[in-house]
Amino acid sequence: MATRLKDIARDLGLSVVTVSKVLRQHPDISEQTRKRVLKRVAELNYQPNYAARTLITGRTWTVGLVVPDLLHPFFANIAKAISKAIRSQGFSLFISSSNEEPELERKDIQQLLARRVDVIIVASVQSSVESFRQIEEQKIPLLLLDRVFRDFPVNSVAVDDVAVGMLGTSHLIEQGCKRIAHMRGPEISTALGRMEGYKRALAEHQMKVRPQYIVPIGAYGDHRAEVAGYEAAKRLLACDPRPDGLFCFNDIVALGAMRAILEADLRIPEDIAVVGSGNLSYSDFLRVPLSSVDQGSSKIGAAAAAMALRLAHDRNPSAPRMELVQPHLVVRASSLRRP
Amino acid sequence: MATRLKDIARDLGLSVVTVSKVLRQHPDISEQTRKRVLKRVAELNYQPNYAARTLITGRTWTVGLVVPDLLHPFFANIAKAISKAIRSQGFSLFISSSNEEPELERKDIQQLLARRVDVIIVASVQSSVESFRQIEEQKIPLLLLDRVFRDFPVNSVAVDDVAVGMLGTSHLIEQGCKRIAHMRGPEISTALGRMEGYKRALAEHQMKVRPQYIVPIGAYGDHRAEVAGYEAAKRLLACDPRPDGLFCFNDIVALGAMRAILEADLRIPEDIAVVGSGNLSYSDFLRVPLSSVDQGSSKIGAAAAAMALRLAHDRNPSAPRMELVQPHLVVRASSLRRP
DNA sequence: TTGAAAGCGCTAACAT
DNA sequence: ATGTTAGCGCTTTCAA
Repeated sequence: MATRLKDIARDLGLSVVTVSKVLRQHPDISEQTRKRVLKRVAELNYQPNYAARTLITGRTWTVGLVVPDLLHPFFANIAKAISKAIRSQGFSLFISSSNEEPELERKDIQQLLARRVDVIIVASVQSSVESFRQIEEQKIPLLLLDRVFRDFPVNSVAVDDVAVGMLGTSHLIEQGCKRIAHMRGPEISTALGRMEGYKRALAEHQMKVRPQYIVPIGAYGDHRAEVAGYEAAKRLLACDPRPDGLFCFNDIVALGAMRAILEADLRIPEDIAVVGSGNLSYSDFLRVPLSSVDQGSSKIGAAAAAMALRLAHDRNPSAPRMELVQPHLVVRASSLRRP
Repeated sequence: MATRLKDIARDLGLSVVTVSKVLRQHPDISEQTRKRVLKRVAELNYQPNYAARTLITGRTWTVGLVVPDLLHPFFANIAKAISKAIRSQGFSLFISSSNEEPELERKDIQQLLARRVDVIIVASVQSSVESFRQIEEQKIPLLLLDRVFRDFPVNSVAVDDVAVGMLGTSHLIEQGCKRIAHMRGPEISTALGRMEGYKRALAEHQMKVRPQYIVPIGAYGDHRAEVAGYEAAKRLLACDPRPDGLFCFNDIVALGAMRAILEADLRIPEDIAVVGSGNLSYSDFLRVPLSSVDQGSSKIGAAAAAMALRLAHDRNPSAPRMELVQPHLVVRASSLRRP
């Protein structure tokens, strides 16, 4: 059996309470006993029993994180950053990967609620807000990643997706592109924001938004997304006049588009400059390294962790707060026309 | 405050014990009370308090996982697979990313010990065995990933690295390569095993191992590894006779090697066929898609989870067990000479 | 088939 | 500065 407070107290002829106080830095302890206790604690490598502590304090010193796919660098990075940030505060992190399944996500959240984690962080694939209401009922603070709901104010940390779109598009404009196309994503806030940014950047430079230059891509897994990008690009190349710049709502789609462009014997970036979003780790290793708007996933993780720790400490909830993380552009060969 | 057993008991005019028994499927309960209790439990959405339960039973229904880098697809995949496998058994997963730092890893393990997780799974970057002895002292079952120590028998799940080397090399031989080079990694069991497999495959086909065809690569991060592969390949290309096949101990190094080969105006796979190890997710999207030996990380995760659950249930420890997962080859254009 | 009593290891409130 | 008492929510043991 592991060492208990009682053992240390007995060894030193003290009461359990005194030992407990030392460990919680209670001031009313003589320097001498403090030292004796700490010495014995070290000798026995005593570790307080969290379960017992939790039973009284109601706090578990744990954070729960649910992501759609731990394999995706965006979420892996967030998880990594959160892990790093909360460790030093004595918190541990429950992580589960819901595999993009709303039902699994709800079960995972249930599980975390049952474990009475101090905060729940979710990058949700839920379409409804129902399961979040449940969390609120349990009075466990909730923090949403990269997702905002209308009429449901909630703590959140997200990328500024409009800025993503503006950054990528403005860069293409600065590189001298005159006819910039956009591969847009499905009808979710992220993709819509990026398209909005694309349009805004064009407007700011007095450029017209041409509907035929905006091609929609569905919500696919990696491989099908690449193919979708490939096919969409073919359609774009058939336009007259042909676009000379392309901003894609994600990198996989951009990969497919580049394949189509190169196959058509066009040059990147001379004939068509390409910018993606997400800045996946392999962008450097491609035939033509892909410029990409980095969503700052570690920054999101760090911001989420900071907010989570705040929520964990505040016993009485304050008004929900939404934080936007600013993306940044990583320029590589696919868009660099003017060195 | 959350619902407690006491509340349900009061509502139904029963004792706490009876309700508790219902929830733990205790047989000595009349069908009628069982139904009444379950009904009320559902109505109130009662969740048992794990902390209280743990305090008595000593079991937390949690698994702890420490990996060097959650961002690396190999570990992300393992984490994802474990998350999936243990969820259905009611277990939750603590994950932490030690950022390749032995000191952090030890702290993470300490933290998990303090939390009394039922099993600890570690993909260790530790050079010594010391911190593992500590775990054994606490009687918490330990499971090592992808790592084995001499003279320290311990439960483990790992890739069969010799098979990795044999698989990659044999494939090159089958594709008609006569002079196969190898980029080997640093002095750790993984890299050594792959080199061993390389040598064994050559021997099996009566081919000589030529020392000048084996070039060492240090332990670098992604970007420097690519450069190291690039430079090593340049040296190999200067050999006389020039190699016509190359097996690399990881994919990043292979990427750099391919860059050097293409820059030298040689063709892949016609002049030099290339095979990597790791099967990173972007292998498909390269200029020449890279053949690679897949380490079967999801299989490792699944195997680790199964073993972990076994360890969690067995209260008295059995003899340590080592499991080897078989890798498989994914053939792509970089090595496909005969269609 | 049900329940009363005891206690897991710790902390909070209140003595001394 | 230290200790006593009570109790967190649950399970275990044993009695009814």
